[in-house]
Amino acid sequence: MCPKSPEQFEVVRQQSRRLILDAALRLFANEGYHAVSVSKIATEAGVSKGLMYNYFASKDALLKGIIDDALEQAESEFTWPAEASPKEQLSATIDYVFLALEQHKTMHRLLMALTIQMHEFDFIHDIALAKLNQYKALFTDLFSKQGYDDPEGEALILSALFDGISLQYMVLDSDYDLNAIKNSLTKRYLT
Amino acid sequence: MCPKSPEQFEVVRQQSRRLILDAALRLFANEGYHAVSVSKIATEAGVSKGLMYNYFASKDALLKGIIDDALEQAESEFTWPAEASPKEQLSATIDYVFLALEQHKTMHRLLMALTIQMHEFDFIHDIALAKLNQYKALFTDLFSKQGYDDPEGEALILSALFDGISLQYMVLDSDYDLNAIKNSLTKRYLT
Amino acid sequence: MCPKSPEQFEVVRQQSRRLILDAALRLFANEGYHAVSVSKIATEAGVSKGLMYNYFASKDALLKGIIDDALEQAESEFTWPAEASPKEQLSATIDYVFLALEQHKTMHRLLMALTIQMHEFDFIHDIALAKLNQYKALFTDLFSKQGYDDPEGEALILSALFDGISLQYMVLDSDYDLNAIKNSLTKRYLT
Amino acid sequence: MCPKSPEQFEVVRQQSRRLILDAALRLFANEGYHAVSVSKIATEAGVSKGLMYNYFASKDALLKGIIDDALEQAESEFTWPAEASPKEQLSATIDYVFLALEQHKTMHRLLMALTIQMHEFDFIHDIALAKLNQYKALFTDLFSKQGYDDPEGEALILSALFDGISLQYMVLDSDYDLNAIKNSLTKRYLT
DNA sequence: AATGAATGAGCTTTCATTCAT
DNA sequence: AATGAATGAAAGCTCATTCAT
Repeated sequence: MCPKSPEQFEVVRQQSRRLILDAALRLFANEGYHAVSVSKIATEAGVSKGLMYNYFASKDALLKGIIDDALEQAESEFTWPAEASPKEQLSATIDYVFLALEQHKTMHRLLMALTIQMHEFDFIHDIALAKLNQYKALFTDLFSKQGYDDPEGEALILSALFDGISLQYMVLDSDYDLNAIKNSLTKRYLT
Repeated sequence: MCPKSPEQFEVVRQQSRRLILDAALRLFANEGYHAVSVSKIATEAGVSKGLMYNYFASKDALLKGIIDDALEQAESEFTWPAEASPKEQLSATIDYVFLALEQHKTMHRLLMALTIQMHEFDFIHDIALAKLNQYKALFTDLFSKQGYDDPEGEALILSALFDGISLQYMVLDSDYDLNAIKNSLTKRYLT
Repeated sequence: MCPKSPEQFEVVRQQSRRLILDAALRLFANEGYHAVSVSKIATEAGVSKGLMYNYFASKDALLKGIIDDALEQAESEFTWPAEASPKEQLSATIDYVFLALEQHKTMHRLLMALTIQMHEFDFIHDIALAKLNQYKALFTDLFSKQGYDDPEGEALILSALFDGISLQYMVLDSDYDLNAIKNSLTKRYLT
Repeated sequence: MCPKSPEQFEVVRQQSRRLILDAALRLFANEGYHAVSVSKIATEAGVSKGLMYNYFASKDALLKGIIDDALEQAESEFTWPAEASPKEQLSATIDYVFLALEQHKTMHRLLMALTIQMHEFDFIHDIALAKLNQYKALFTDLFSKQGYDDPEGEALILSALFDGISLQYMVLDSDYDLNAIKNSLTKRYLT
């Protein structure tokens, strides 16, 4: 029935893992972690419930797997324009934030939801805090180099702004005009 | 020996209702709707499980009860300075937003969490959308009167900013310096 | 508030008892014992739940109260034509059975339902058995006096027939033609 | 080590389904639908509570499953003597009714109880009505062929008689002499 | 690697009954 | 006599997890 070579096994394993991760991300993001049962994920992924526990120790671990997977992907995606001017770097950052918002909409939706349900998923708090501090440091540096009066304050504001835009985009979805606010942002920070 | 008067009953009813509403708000906000069982709410409120169903038809109805109650209170709280100048009005609005954030922290936490779980609580979507549009219209008007170039864009930004600040305050809690960002905001918009 | 003379008390007591008994009979018969809550009975009767427990020790006791009340009424209703011929007595019995079926439809409905749920209401079994034996003895006597070949067998048949008619009338209600079968019965037994 | 084949799973499923159906029929018939909890059925069937919901969507669906199962069995059981004379057909019918009453006593008990609780189980009403009309048509035909004066009336009577016998047998159980009344019936209709 | 039948703890909800007034 | 707020046991049901194959 099932005899395969070790290499084939590994390929099959990775495929199944992928199927499960993708199905789970989609469902968690669109219906909410609690509203989605393990059975539903298995069905959506086209595998058995039992198999899921072969790859992930629990429903919680599956969630963590999704996040880890996404962070890995994200890390390999953004290339920082180290040689550019501060203004160009800020511009690139804004571009990237809006691009990521659109391209990884589902993932953003999930992360945002989890961030707010931190009480239940404590590993999220660290991720959120790290991201915030990273952005704050980056923006402070960029605003500082551009000679802003209150670079720290401006960094706080821009960081909150990005989170607010994410939140509103997530809630209003297609009713939210990302381009309009991006234009306003560009006008304010890049001219 | 004669039965309690209707007024006496009403007093008792309102007291019990309050106990349940308060306990539920606290728990829902801090632990999440799904993570809190009706039993837990009853225990926290110091009443029996069954009594909850005397006042609310279901766990969902209890949630709706909390929201309705909060909206009622909020309405009676904020008095709009109709006679003031646009700049003073903006100042008052900022003050109110930050004040409300601190004073009704628990309620804000709950509303934010629910907003993101819209799939499950559709009545929330309407509330969120209404609030957003209300703020957008207000800010556009205020910026317009002050002669801003792009009042609509500025309104979008300020609205997103408030949501971002709420979100970050909710996540970081005591680690978040509300005063710092309020000062930066004041500097930017009121000087 | 409530001071009354002892006689007035008794009148009020009987009125309240009646209200409760009537409401309970109606509801039990039409919706089933289990489907009707004590609250619903109280509401339907226009009294408080607590008052019900003033007159009946439990929901079961209330049911028993209904039955006792009905048996009392039934007893005082039928006057046996002791002087008539056997055939006339049989005729009178048939008339009475069909009349009672129509006039005490609700009560019959309840009794039939309870009879079949005996396991839960054991006091019913005795009532059913007593009624059966009473009819069997009566019919055997009447058929015997009319010179039937197998008076006992005929009595068994007629007794089963009455129960079958009751059952079908109860189930089919207005779709069941009581007159048609009464005519057939008359033709068979009285000509 | 490979997964069970679909056929093996199907066998296991059918076995468990049977266990649950049998236990539920027994309990529902003897104690009444409302008096039996899902937990009790599971215990009696020797399975877990949760498993029941793997096979039946609800307690109600389980009841419907029992009925469907019984109707299926019943259909395959009775072979109509199409070639025989009307009198022999009537005889066969009487035999079958009494045989079924004894052999499927539990099922009859349940059906009768449900018939009377129609308010709650509307699918029962259709079954009861269909059975009644079927018998009435059959008997009318048989009596007509035998030259009875009032074949329709006789059919009504016989149909009621069968229901009455069922009812009395159900209530009195071992105290009821099925043979005695069967003999009387035979004497009346077959000689 | 893969299956899905089976489990059982825990959930929301109902309702007969009690009791202070 | 009368009220209805309050109780808590028990119900139906869900679902993450285990396990034999």
